[in-house]
Amino acid sequence: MAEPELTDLLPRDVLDRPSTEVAPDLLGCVLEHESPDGLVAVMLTEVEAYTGQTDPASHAYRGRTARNAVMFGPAGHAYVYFTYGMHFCVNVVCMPAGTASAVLLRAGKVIAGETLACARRTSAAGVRPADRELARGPARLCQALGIDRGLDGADLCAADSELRLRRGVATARSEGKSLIRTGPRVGVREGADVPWRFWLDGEPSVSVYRPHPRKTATSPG
DNA sequence: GCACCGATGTGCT
DNA sequence: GCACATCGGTGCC
Repeated sequence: MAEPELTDLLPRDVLDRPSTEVAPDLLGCVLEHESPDGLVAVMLTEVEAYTGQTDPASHAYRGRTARNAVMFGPAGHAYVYFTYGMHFCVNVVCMPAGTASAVLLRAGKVIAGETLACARRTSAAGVRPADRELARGPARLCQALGIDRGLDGADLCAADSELRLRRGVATARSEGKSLIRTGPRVGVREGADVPWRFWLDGEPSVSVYRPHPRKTATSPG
C-alpha cells in the first residue's frame, strides 16, 4: 500500500504554538525546496527557539522592521534574513500574527537532491564538502537548499509553495524524545542562559557549539 | 580537533 | 561606527 504519510505537509496548527514547544517537534521533520534547478530535501537535526519581543537574542526584540516583518505575521511562513554580509539563515515563524516568535533552522541531513546540494556548497576553490557538512550550520543549510531572501515569507504549509515543511520519515523522534538534547543557543550573547537549542543526539550533521564570536579586539598594534 | 581572522550588508546606537 | 542567530581558509596540535 502507499505511504502518503511520509510526505504529509506539516499542519499549520503544529506551528501555531510557542516556539520553545515547536522547536523540538521540528527535529526529524523535512524541509524541501523545489527550485528550477531541482529539489533538495533536508531532515532537520538542530534548531533554536527565539521568543520574539521578550527575547533579547531575537531579531524581533526591538520591534518590527522591514527585515523582520514576516516574524510578526501568521505561523508557518519562512523568515529568511541576510547576515554577516554574505550569509542567509531561515526560521519557521510560530504563533499567530502579532507575536514574533520563530525557530531558527541550524542544521540538517540532506536526504534528497544530494548532488545539487553538493554543487551549491562546493566552494569557489572547488572543495567538495563531506556529506555531513552539506547542511551543518544555518548558513550552510540555506546554501545547500538554495534559500535566499526571495523566499522570505514563503508559506511552508502550502502544497504549491516551492519551500515546504513535511512530517519526518520515521526517526528517533517517533520512538520518543529521549534522543533530543538541549543546551544554550549558539553565537548569542544576550539570552545565552536559556537552553533553547535542540538537537538529535548522535547526529553528525549537528553544528558545533560556539559560545559567542570572538570579539573584534582592536589591537593597538 | 581548536584559535584566529577576514569578508561584508543590515539594523541600531 | 559597531555589532551581528556565520563561514572558509590558514596555522597549529
